[in-house]
Amino acid sequence: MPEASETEYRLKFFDTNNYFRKICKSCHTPFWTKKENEEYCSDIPCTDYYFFEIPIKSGPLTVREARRKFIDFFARKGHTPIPPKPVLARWREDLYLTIASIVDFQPHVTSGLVPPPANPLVISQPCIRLEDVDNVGVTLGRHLTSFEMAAHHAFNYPDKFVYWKDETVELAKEFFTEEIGIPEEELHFKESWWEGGGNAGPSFEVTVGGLELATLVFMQYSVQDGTYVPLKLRIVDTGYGVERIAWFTQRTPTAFHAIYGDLVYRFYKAIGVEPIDDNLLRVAARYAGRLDPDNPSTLRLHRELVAKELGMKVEEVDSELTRAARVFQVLDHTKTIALMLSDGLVPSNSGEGYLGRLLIRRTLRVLKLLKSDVDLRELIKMQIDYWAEDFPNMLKNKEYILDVIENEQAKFEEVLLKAPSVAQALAKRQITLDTLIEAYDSNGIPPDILAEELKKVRKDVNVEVPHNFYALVAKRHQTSSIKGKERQKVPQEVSERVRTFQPTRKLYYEDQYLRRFTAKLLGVVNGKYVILDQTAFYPEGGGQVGDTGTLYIGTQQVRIVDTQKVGDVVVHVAERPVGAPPGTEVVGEIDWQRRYRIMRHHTATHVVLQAAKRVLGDHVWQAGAEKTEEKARLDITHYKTLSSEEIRRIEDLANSVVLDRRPVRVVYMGRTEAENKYGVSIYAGGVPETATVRLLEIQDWDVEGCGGTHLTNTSEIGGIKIINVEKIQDGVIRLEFVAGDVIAKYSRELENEILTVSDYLGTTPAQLEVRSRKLVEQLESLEGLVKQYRETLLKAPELVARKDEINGVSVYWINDLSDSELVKELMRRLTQAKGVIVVSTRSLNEGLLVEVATSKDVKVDKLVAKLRELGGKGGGSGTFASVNVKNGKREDVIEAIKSAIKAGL
RNA sequence: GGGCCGGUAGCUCAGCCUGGAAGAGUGCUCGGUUUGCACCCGAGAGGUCCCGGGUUCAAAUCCCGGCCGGUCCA
Repeated sequence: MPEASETEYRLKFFDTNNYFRKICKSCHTPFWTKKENEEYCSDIPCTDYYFFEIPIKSGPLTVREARRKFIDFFARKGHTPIPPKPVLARWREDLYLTIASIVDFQPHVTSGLVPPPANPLVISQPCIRLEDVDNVGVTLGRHLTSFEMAAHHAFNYPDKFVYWKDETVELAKEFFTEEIGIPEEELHFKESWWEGGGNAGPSFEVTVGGLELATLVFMQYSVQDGTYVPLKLRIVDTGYGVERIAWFTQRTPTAFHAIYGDLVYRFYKAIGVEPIDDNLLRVAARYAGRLDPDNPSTLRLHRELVAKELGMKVEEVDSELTRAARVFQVLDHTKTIALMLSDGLVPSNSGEGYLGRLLIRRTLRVLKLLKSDVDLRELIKMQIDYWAEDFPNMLKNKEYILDVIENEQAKFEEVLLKAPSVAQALAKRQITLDTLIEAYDSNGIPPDILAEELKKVRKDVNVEVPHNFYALVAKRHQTSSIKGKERQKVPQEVSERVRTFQPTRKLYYEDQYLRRFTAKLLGVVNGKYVILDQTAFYPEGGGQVGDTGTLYIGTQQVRIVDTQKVGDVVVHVAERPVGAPPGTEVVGEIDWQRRYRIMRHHTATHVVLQAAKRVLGDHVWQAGAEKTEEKARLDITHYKTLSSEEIRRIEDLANSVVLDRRPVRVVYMGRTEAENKYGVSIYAGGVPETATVRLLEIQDWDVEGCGGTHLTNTSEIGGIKIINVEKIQDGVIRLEFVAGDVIAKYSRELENEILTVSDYLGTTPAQLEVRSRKLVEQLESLEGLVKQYRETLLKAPELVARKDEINGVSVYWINDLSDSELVKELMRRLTQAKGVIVVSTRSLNEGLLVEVATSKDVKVDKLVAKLRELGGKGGGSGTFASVNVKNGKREDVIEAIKSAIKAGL
């Protein structure tokens, strides 16, 4: 950290308003206050919550009212209110969830590439943070998985200054004192330092009565390799806790009461638990700042303190607060689940979808611990109704949300059904922490449920689940980065040199149908990577493969086998090394028929994606795509496998768009304008790194950001045939389809396959079904016949087995019977009697396979030893053996066995 | 994106570690018992041990690769 010197925080505002800079006696953090003799910073854990006692002028505010008040205040102060973004950060390559309001403006607004939608602006952004999911409820409201961050942001450019620290602190003071009515002496501005997302800067935490109500960040550095480089763009990044303001003004026992109002009591009832005494909660909440969930001893001390104050038993306090924590967890999680699903999250076993499943399963687990049999859908329904006005998407997607919950509930039930058999299997070993982790890791069985099952299986075990169990599991998996990075298609040293060239003029955008062009050679890197000043060759990107074609460089004719992009430079990859000086004139020609098929597949992909959305629902999102000459591949998010009916409807709908002859246009638009107009769904295919976005609009059908080359009318697609549908992972369905003349190619292949098969079966395609049905029937009847013959032979073994009596032992000889099923069954039946040996010999490859079976009273070992003496390899155990004698003669084998039996077994 | 677990009769699974004749329960068919049903007793049908390769005299079992499913983490 650079010297976060006092000067960063010594504001004119503090001087003119008679604030004092004090050092907290407990945490030694400097802070600013009007009270000259204040000793503590007024933040937990340096103090307990005492905000209940601070007299304020404002009446109680609900979450909605607090949000409204905030936005109205800052609007009056010259800020433009802007709507929040979804809680799923689809516009970010490095994040799954929106964790703060500033996330809305990263990376392109904060980097200066794109102007903000307004400046200064005010917003209330719903955020989701899962890192403290373990602590929710336990701390009685300090930790939540979702919350609203109300914020005002100002973006200061070198040539356009808006406002900075003094104004920001002044606004905070004014909001808190005049709007909420907090006495100014109660405000504490704690000096702090903020870092995140590659940026950093000094900040103030505004705390009142133990509660941190806001953080005021002054983003002014970019962190590069550990050093702090001043930013050209200085950003005011504030965050006010809407739920905290509501709690503060309502003075309810816990934050949950303030956020959810009567929903708290309706949840008690729906879950089926006794309500927890509000006075107990109030006292417990006052001391909640002392709770450190990572340290179980603080939990015990907290319980003791509460028990003492209320004159209750510690055990009673503990069990009441544990129950309360669980109900609060359910309240918190169900809201977050509804938020995520309302923005179209599809639960899955990997990627962002897993975060949704994680939360749903945790909630189901907690409900189990509460011994509740409530249907999770009932609770979610209550949340949707409660928040309908604040988050309209919840109501809009209610049907989808509830359907998904039902699905997830069923899946989790299935997992739990496995618990007894998993416990059975694990109980054979010694039971350690590893046993619990393994069961959770591989089978998803929660440790408490497994422990219960283990107790049923083995009375002697008593398994303790450590309090940090889930943290221990997480530790085992510490690996790799978040969202996957794309592989480099051009060697590192090549791309470094390519970067030094000027950007290539992209003729393929100026005329998407351009096949032939002239250009100037700018250079050749590493022999094979050709750089031109302009080109019609489309470089791989957005799931569209790069073009191939021919370059005529001077007298040379060069095959281009691939086209890639490095930064803004197009790289033509030649088949063989190219030698020509820069400046040479070049004529290029792309492989047009290949490119046209790719364009058909690409435009068709947009048509099919939208068709899938209309048939399946708004949650359908592109999870990946590839368009080649041969076919198009589109992965979509969806929570069920597709029925053949749904596939047919998607295909029909897509084809009707083809027949509609809808115009397809490319429009360039400012990023912010595009997002406002069409929402973040324009980023289905990926997030561009430019200020303007290129949009592909299919008239009255679909608008999506896209960098690919497209047709100008849907009729050019020719037709669409879905050729394959599969689930590639939970929550992701892959559609493969072909368009235009490729359909002919595809059906020709099918035709050929059918012809090959009918040829093979000696019939015609028309007769194929009848013929194959008949063949299967014949096969079945033949199998029956074989069975009958076997049965006959088994009843008359003397027909295939010659019987001898040696030394009082019955010996049966079976020679060259190739039906091994029959041999085994014969052996099984003949050895039911006492004193029996059955020997089967038949040639196999170069040798003689000798199988020996005996009745239970006869051991096979000595016979095996004897056969080994003859050079046989093999062995057996108990009453069966097989030995392979290479180049063995049957007579020798028979003699050997006879003599062994005579010698006694 | 990465780790772990699994794939054997219609279904649920054992067998795999330590290679040697493919098993149990349930469901199904038939018979017995019973006024009838359930229960009970007896018999029978039911298998590409996921696929491919390797090691071995011998692979459900060991090794390698693939496919499919589940699960956890980021």
